[in-house]
Amino acid sequence: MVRAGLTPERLTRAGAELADEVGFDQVTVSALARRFDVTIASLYSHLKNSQDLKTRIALFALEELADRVAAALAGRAGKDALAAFADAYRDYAREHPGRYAAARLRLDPTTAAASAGVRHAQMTRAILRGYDLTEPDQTHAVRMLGSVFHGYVSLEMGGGFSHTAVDPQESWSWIVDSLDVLLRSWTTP
Amino acid sequence: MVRAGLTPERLTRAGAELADEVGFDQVTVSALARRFDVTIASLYSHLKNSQDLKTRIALFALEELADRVAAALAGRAGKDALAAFADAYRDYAREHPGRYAAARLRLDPTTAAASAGVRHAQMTRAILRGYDLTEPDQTHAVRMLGSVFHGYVSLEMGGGFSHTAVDPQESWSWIVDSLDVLLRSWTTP
DNA sequence: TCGATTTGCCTAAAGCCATTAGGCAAACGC
DNA sequence: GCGTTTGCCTAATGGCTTTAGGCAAATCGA
Repeated sequence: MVRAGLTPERLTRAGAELADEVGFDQVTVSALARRFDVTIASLYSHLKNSQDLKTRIALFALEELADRVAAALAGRAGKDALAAFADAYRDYAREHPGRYAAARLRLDPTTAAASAGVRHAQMTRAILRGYDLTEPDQTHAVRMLGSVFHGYVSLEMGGGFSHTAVDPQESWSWIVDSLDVLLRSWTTP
Repeated sequence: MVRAGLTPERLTRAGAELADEVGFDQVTVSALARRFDVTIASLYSHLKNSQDLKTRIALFALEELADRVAAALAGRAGKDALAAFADAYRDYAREHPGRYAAARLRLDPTTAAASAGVRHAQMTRAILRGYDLTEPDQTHAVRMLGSVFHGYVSLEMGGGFSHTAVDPQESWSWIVDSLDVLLRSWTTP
């Protein structure tokens, strides 16, 4: 019998694709085995268990999203950077809903500290350099930006905005504009 | 054998408690049966299936949260109402993390339209009466408030704010203040 | 190039969860 | 008190996870 050529990396990538197709919480060792046309047990040579698979997908998604955001931020500052960050974030979630959900998986502190989540935090703070806030306002602002972006994307993906005719893209632009105004108001007291 | 006295209502309530203890996605027909000391199959006389149980818990949580928010809003307006709404929301999530997660379950449109989710939307709009915005700004603002509140609570519950020493309560107040300023700035152009 | 070792994938089996079918006994209605 | 309804049970199927143990393919050393 020909070998399938499984590796943790290929499994993770395929798991990410599967997540986008069927939802992150439908990602299962069984479904992944089916996709590679091997038996379930075969995957256990490459993955510790189901949780391990999910964690790998989460780390992969965090990395990919951080790369995108970094690319979007390159050469931008101020409101430009804010909008680029916001769009990179939202676009990723819409293109890859399963991976986005994966990126929100709760990681244990050690894993989280070694993940691309750290880069996300750094980049958020980098945006705020355009508004020179001092601590603890900067931390408050980081939390607010994270809340708005995650919250919006999460509600939008969950269908929470389908009840009104207003174009979600317009709301998104309105919100980004508002955040810019707000941060600038905090800059100049 | 003595009957356990199961009803959909008791099962729903117990399911909500279970959710708070072990997490909403750990709520299972089996676990609930164990809690009532009956066999698993017994529950199927009262619940269509596992999804039905989860939906009932979600509707229950939405109702309970809407009641709390309504009580918090009574007799308040403007920034006062905004802060009361925000706190009611966050406090509920912290007291009842499982129920809060349940309230975020995606419901099919018909169910959603008949749920307390409608009241949530109305109450959010009611708060904005204190800032007289016109459409489509009002819708944008509704979406923004929903995003910030849900996003913050979601990140806080997920441990996303544990890496910094800044008190989450302070960030929360800062954010609510900021939202008030922002909404007022949109009121007077 | 061939034998030994490593490695990859398989079969088998146990446990937990969801769901359905069919049965007996408790509660209720007259 | 008797019949009907209703509640909970036993039994069985199928899916997902995980572990143990085995055979064959790939790789490496002589």
